[in-house]
Amino acid sequence: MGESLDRIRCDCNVIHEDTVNKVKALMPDEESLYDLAELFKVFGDTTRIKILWALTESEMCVCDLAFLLNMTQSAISHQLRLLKQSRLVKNRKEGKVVFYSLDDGHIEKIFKQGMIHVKEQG
Amino acid sequence: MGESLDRIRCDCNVIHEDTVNKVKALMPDEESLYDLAELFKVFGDTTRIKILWALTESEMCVCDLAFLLNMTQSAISHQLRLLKQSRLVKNRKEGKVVFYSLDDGHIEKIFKQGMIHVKEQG
DNA sequence: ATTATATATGAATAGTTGTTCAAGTGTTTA
DNA sequence: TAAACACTTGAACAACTATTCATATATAAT
Repeated sequence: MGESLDRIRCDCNVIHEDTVNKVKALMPDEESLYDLAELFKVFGDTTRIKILWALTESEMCVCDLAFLLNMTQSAISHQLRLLKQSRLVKNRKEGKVVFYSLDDGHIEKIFKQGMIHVKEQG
Repeated sequence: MGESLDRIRCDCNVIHEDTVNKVKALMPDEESLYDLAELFKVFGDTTRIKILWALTESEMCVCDLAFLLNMTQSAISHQLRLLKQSRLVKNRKEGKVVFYSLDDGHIEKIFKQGMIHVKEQG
């Protein structure tokens, strides 16, 4: 009694010791897995995925993206800042208009691969 | 004055009409993009990505995963439920032990592709 | 210079989410 | 039958996040 915390260790840990050790050895390092989760977190939002998908076709300015997604410029701009911080998009200025484009060739591949999964779910 | 809401339409929409229309035509449908974002949202958490990565190597029971990730069984169990709802993992029962394994062959491909991006960021 | 346009940004708010805690189910062992 | 074990689950709480609103900046047009 008094043990409110769920236990972490159990008999299985001993029984399956070899498996657990093998898996542990094959796991990428903590930092890589953290970074990978961060990358997918960026993709895990409808607005951002629409922006990124649009940019796979053509560079676009903020207000065109806003019009395309039917959202305010402010909302789009906030998300573009996040995407730029994640180094997924870059921008160039032309007068008062700012054009955004993809900053990474892998994005499209990751999306296509993910879409295969989505489509198979029926 | 009185217009507090950010405008959505602007001159660019007309100037870049062809581009916007082209991009709109090439975008996947709303539902697919939503599902894709949902998929990436599941990947966008360190705990879940560790679980999934571990399961790419071997099926494992709940307490072994808890031990491997140094987390409570409860926390792992909650996440496994979510992963099962997303049809990313399946399970089989052997006595009182429940073994989880991957339910999708694409997961590994998506992870590897994502990892390429992560590693390139330096 | 003044006004309009395109974009950026800080603060606030509402909604979402991951973990913990406590209590539950079902199976096995003593 | 009782206790131990592996796991599940609901509620609560804290942390995070996406959008909105208001305002600011920079460039262009008048």
